Amino acid sequence: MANSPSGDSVLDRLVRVLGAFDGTRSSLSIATLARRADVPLATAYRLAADLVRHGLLSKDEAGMVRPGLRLWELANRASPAVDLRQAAIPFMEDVQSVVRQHTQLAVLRDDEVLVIERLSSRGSVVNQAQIAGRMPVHRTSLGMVLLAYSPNHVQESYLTRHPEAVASVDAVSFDFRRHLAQIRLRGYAAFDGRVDAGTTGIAVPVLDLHGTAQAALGVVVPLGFENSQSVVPALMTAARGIARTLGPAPA
Amino acid sequence: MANSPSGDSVLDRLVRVLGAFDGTRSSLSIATLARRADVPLATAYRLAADLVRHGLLSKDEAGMVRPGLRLWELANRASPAVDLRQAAIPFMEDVQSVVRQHTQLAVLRDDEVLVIERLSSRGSVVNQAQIAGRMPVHRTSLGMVLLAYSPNHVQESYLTRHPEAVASVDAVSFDFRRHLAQIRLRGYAAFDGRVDAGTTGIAVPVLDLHGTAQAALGVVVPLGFENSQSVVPALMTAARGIARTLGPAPA
DNA sequence: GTAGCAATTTCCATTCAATGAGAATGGCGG
DNA sequence: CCGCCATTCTCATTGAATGGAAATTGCTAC
Repeated sequence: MANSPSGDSVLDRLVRVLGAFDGTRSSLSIATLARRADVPLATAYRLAADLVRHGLLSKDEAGMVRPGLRLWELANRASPAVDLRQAAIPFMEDVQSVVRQHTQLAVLRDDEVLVIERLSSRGSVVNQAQIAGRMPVHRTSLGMVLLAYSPNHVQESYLTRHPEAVASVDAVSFDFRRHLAQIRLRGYAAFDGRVDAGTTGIAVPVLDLHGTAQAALGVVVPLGFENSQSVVPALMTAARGIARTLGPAPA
Repeated sequence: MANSPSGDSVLDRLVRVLGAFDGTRSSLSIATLARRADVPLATAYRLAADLVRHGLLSKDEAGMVRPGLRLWELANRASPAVDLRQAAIPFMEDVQSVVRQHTQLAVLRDDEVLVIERLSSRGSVVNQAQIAGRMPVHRTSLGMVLLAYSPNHVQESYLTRHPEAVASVDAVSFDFRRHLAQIRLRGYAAFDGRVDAGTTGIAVPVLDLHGTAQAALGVVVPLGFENSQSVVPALMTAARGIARTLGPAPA
């Protein structure tokens, strides 16, 4: 069986199918899904039916389909993200109580920033990040700290894969690598409105024993938010707390 | 191919494998996994390797395996739970600011209570619930409101499948169905220490247009917490707010 | 040191479940 | 009435997944 002239296995497809939900469109028709995941139509229907049977996908009255509750449950029961989240939340709340703006926790994944957790205050500035959402590395303070505190080979391979990053540095730091060095020197990264205009992102690394960033903790504040004096220390304290909590888990 | 003398497909196994992570043991050896998921050993190793390749599972240095980050990402990008969570969080924060104890949001799933979101205050009473965790229906206030505001056939089928529930009612409400009726009459459920000793759970339903519970919102307070006067109204206001936000989504 | 046990990996002949092109059916809008 | 698209069904084909067993590695205890 598994006549796979197409060359991909059930799992390949499963991942592509689930990956077709990109956060913008939360539910799709199966035909659309087939197109986006590049799965033969008939196969998509069969696969979708199976997935629904298992609860990994759910189908509403209109036949639209979306990731199912069971999938969410399985993924949230245990996973690196859950551990991180649990360790970080109390400290994020501390930051939150000082800064009163979006507080975010993220990791590096596939050359992108993956947001793990996010606390939003009512009345915070607008910011498009969302949990499980991704953001570009070299346009966010979270991404830059993560990169700055990554092993050298990670930095280099990122640069070779993303030459456009080098062009992104501002006038002051004329060299991207020097920019990263500056971040390491200061211990934090601050960026103005590269993703959302009118906002500044400030982020610090959550370091492991090797001095490598396991995650990044950051806030998004309105431009010209002058309390930076209190923000950075608050972030650093929280980051250390998170690192300590994760503690006995080496990289 | 797909020689399935065992009678289950890749998906059956996938679900069983992921389901083997029950929250207690967050990582398992593959051999253990094979036993728990009832998958032939050789097959388990092959499947696990494939899953790791796709990021649905991650493997640490010691060979222990656990749900992967990619799985978490896919599941959290879009799913009923995410929508609910997003709609509910602001209102849960309101409750939180009044009650200052664990605030939880849950839905009914497979005759159990599935916790979707949970805000914990520092210093809250101990409570074993956790996000994506499950709890018994008839021993929790969340479960009881969910059941009380479920369509009749759901209640009945629950009772036939769980005769032990009937025996669980306290001396006052000698009849389980009457107990449910009382909850509907009052509009909320309150339970003393049936799960965690020394605590009381109070929960209200988040109703849709049909008057069916889409979710339940509840708090866990120390026994003898006398502010019930403020707790129930706060919960009810929040629940209405959540229902309104979910609004245009019929059942 | 080595016996004993469990976890892990590799091998391989077997086989049938999954495949996907296409035809058939169902709805909706113009 | 007629396209157009989504969905469901049919069916002959086949190679990918299967799992029993054996080989290998890694521990712990004696």
